Amino acid sequence: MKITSRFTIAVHTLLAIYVLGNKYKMTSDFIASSVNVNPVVIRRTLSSLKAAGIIDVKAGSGGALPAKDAEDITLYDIYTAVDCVDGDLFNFHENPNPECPVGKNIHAVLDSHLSDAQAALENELKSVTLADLTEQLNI
Amino acid sequence: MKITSRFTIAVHTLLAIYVLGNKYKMTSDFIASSVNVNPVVIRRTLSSLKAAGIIDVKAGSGGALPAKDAEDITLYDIYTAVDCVDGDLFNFHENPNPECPVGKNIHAVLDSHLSDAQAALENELKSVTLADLTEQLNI
DNA sequence: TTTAGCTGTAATGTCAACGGTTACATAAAA
DNA sequence: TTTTATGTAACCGTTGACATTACAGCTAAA
Repeated sequence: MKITSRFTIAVHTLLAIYVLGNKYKMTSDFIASSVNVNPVVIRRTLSSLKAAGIIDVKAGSGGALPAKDAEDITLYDIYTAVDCVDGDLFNFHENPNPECPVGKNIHAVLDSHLSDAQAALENELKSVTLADLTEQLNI
Repeated sequence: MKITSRFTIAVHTLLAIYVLGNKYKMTSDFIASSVNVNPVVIRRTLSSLKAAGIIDVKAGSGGALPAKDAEDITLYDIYTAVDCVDGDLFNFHENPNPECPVGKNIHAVLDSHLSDAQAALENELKSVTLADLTEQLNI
């Protein structure tokens, strides 16, 4: 069970746009050749990032452009933009038996801890910005 | 993308064994009726927990018994016992283009942050023991 | 205003994992 | 030896991921 590669593809895509966008026209074909996936996969990624207000995409003429400062984009923003996780990260078995003292209380006992764990993950993602990554790239 | 319900099923199973085990014989059928899943699902869970040294299971005569103190079992132990995540939590697109400055460095730039996020999640799970949960149950 | 180039998206296919279930061999205790 | 349970293999249906083809629609430039 892994978090979809849409996430790392989206990060890669944004890095390309923010770092190479002044030199090249960032078309889905161009980005696809860097990420090494089908251009349609990149178009879907661009579509999600655009919907999240992170980039602008020019239909027709082509090319993706930054819509926000790299300092203002966290990994968490990207993670939510591409829908890595739908709500709760942990799947819970449905309909535990309410006649059983354990089944009746399992949610009360466990939910908060699962939320805490998920929050810890997401907070870590919130602590890293795209600008942090572009700096490390040194291009 | 969610983490398999095997995890919450395993937690539920252990709570039942540790809290009700002195009153009832904890067979897969009994536990299955509390969790509300097929008994075979519970037997698979018991098998994983047994392999992890968390419980003992009596073949033939039947019934599962604690093999460790509840204080010494963390949610992380359970999480690893049932193989929620195989190695890395984040899936990474394969073969980014080494000819591209972004593709060449994407792993160097991103890997540590993804590891940090995963570690944050897992550390949170390590901070909760089964004993914490049984206390909250108040049975 | 036509056309070349690109985006947007629907449709289809493959594959793996999950979860459910049946079936049955095996083990242990009465 | 009969009863009761575990241990597993086998199979199925569903879901989501990812890849790919196809094509409609848009836009800028010729």
